[in-house]
Amino acid sequence: MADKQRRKPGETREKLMSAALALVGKGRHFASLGIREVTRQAGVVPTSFYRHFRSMDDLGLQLVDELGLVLRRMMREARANVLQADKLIEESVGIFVAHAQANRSFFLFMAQGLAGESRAVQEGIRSEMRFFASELANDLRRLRLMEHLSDADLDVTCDLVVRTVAFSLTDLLSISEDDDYQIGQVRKRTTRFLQMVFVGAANWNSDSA
Amino acid sequence: MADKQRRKPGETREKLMSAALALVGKGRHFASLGIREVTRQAGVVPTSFYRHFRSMDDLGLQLVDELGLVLRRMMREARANVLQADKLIEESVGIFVAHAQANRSFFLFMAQGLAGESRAVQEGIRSEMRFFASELANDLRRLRLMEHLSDADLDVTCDLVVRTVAFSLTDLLSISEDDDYQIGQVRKRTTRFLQMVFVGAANWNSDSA
DNA sequence: ACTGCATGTGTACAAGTGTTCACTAATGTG
DNA sequence: CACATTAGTGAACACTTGTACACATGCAGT
Repeated sequence: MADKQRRKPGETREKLMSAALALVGKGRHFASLGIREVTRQAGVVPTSFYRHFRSMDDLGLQLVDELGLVLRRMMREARANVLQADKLIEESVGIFVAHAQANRSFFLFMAQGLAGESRAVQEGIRSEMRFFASELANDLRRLRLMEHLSDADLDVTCDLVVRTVAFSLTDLLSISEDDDYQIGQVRKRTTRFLQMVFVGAANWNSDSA
Repeated sequence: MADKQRRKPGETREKLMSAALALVGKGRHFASLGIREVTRQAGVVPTSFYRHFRSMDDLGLQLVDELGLVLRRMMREARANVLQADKLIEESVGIFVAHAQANRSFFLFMAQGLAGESRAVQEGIRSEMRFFASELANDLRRLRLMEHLSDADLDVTCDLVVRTVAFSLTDLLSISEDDDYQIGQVRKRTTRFLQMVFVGAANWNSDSA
């Protein structure tokens, strides 16, 4: 034989995950993907699937883990580039939009998974969002922002921010990848949402709750 | 034969739509449903499907229309019961939660459709949400609330409110139908989200935008 | 009363599905 | 080097799937 099976271990595994993502990127819903379909897209024989995943749900779970990495990269970049609190919101939204465009399929998968059919995937994505929110809370504390808020209220605020951004994700993903005008609109609107939330947080009275 | 085909016209159609909803309610994702599966659940022969729908996407679209009716009912009830602006948010959230519980499958379908694979269904749901937001804006104007906001800013506010509520929907649907404690938690948290948004709107300066 | 038309049924078929099994090449550890 | 393990292959299975066709029935309008 030529060179079909001279591959590093784990390569097929990645090919399968990428294949699933690619199909999602092409507009398919993850829940409707089949094992054969994914292996076909990956250029691999159906049986190979079972060497790496127990089922489609299993593959989904492992995708969630990788999604976590993507999110962490995004956070790191945001922390590095947003130095002064001045244009904090605008810049963060910009970074978010850029990452969403660069990893379209990943975020598509995330948006689908939130209401998907695997409870485990759902919970995984939710958990990533919680982590994201708690990191955001840390950052705000570190930047000495919103110091008048109780921990609980800061938590609510960050949760609301993350949800708002996540929802904007679905806006972003439902428009064409290179419709710059519409992308700009989403960015602008999301920024306004967040500004309004932060005005709310700034004028919030944690004591009188 | 006995009485199998002595049905009023359109009855099978409804049976098929209910069947699809029922499957969604059982945890399945709409995108993964097949024609045969739905007809089986409806107790109808597969070929009957084509008498009423061209495809699954078509059925989805018609479900979106019905979803619109459900939302309108909910709005009507909210308008009837929320008389004074005092407990406005709390009561509205309560009504929303009650409706979401009463029409679980419908709202499940809505949550799924937002990131679903049919572009048409997606757009339909989005359009329902826009309508809902614009009605909310009307109501706020009528109640002489948020009068300092420009039309554009009021629009942003209402959009944000609707998104927040819609996201809470996914929280609500991911917990058990009769876990009253958790349902209460979601209700409380959603109320806080909305309060924070409204504090933001109240302190928003439309001129300095 | 006759005739279309909408609605429903049963059969049929080719294609696609998940999964099992037995087999082979490559890899890393003693 | 020998050998167990891992990652890959292809053929086969029992089903399920979407869709087409021909046929039966009830109802509406003439």
